[in-house]
Amino acid sequence: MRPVKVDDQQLIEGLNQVFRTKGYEGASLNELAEGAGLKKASLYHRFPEGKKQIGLAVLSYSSDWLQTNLYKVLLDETKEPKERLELVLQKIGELYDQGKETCVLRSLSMEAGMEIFGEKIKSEMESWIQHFSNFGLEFGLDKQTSSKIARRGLISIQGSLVVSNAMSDNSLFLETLEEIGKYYIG
Amino acid sequence: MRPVKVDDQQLIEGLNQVFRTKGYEGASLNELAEGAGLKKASLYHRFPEGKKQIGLAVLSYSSDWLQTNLYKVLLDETKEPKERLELVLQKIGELYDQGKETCVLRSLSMEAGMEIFGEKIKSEMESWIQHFSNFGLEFGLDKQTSSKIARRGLISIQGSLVVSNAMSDNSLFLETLEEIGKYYIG
DNA sequence: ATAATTATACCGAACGTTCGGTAATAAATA
DNA sequence: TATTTATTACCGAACGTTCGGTATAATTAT
Repeated sequence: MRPVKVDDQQLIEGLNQVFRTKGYEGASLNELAEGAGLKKASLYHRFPEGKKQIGLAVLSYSSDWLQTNLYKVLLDETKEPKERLELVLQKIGELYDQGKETCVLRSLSMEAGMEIFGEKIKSEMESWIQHFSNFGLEFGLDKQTSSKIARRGLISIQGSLVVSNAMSDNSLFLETLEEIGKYYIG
Repeated sequence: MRPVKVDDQQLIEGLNQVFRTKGYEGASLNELAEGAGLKKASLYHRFPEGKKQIGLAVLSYSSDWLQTNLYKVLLDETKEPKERLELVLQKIGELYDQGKETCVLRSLSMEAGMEIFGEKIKSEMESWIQHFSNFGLEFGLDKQTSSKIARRGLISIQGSLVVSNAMSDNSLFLETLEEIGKYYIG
């Protein structure tokens, strides 16, 4: 059997990069192929059902990434809550390249993407809020406060990405990350 | 001279509605025409330079709206700061239909729109921050604090719109508006 | 009549998608 | 070991459709 030119992870990460900078409709198959390091027709070999399937695969990969790099760490009882929080904040910084990149959930929630991926994106955000909300309890926060801080955290990250990106100033994102740390610690 | 079928304001508002739900590339000229209540060729009569000009007109209209409904109110010294803030928060609620609508600045800052409108969008956000920053001084805030709160306000509004929209739950936006009020008053 | 506005029909280019065929490897055969 | 066979990955070219954009004719109001 012939070996693949680009392995699955490289493939998805390349596609993810195109989707999050161009959006769903903004990303053409040619651009996606170029980002993936394959030709357009080859993309259809890897994703026989086409563009929607590619979008779903990227979302699924994103979901796994969050699970592994954020939620699992938040739940890791072998570490102190404070350490877990710092690790997670660092990972969030990496996820968005310190604010220079956008969130693929947001990119795919525009245009036709909302109809196709709307439910998945919604449940991803619910999951984010739920995990951070549970985590807040470990800092002694009451349920209601923890839930509010979790929602506010997601909102401020998404917002700071919008504004940082639009203003080409990632200091806004970095400030926001710091403030989220203070919600729990300070 | 023959009267127009749709006046300029209706025209722009219809176009604005299409752009902010579909994004720049996601909005086809046929959809824009339908949203405007005209046929495609008639749109080209009103905007001879095409889609970019339509986008720029929508942005320009947005800019005027912010000037009239937010910034001018913030500067209205015939009213107490607190009253101005409440009026402005109410107008922001209307602008985004209580969180059920997205921000056209954000919609147009994706995809190819970033290259075309990037500078305009950036200066719009700078203007927003600057006006709120100046306004904060009237609440006795020092320059640095006022600037930070202004940035945080824009971020949390944009973020809450992203999350409210994605989760079909505008209570997140409404909560955010209330919290912004508390930044200054409480 | 004439000027302005709208509508119809149309265009080249780009879109997502499909297909015929080639390249590259592992397994099977000699 | 050398050669064939099977299987999968890849790609150039073309598909029908839709895109942004443009003529040109029809309609409307002075």
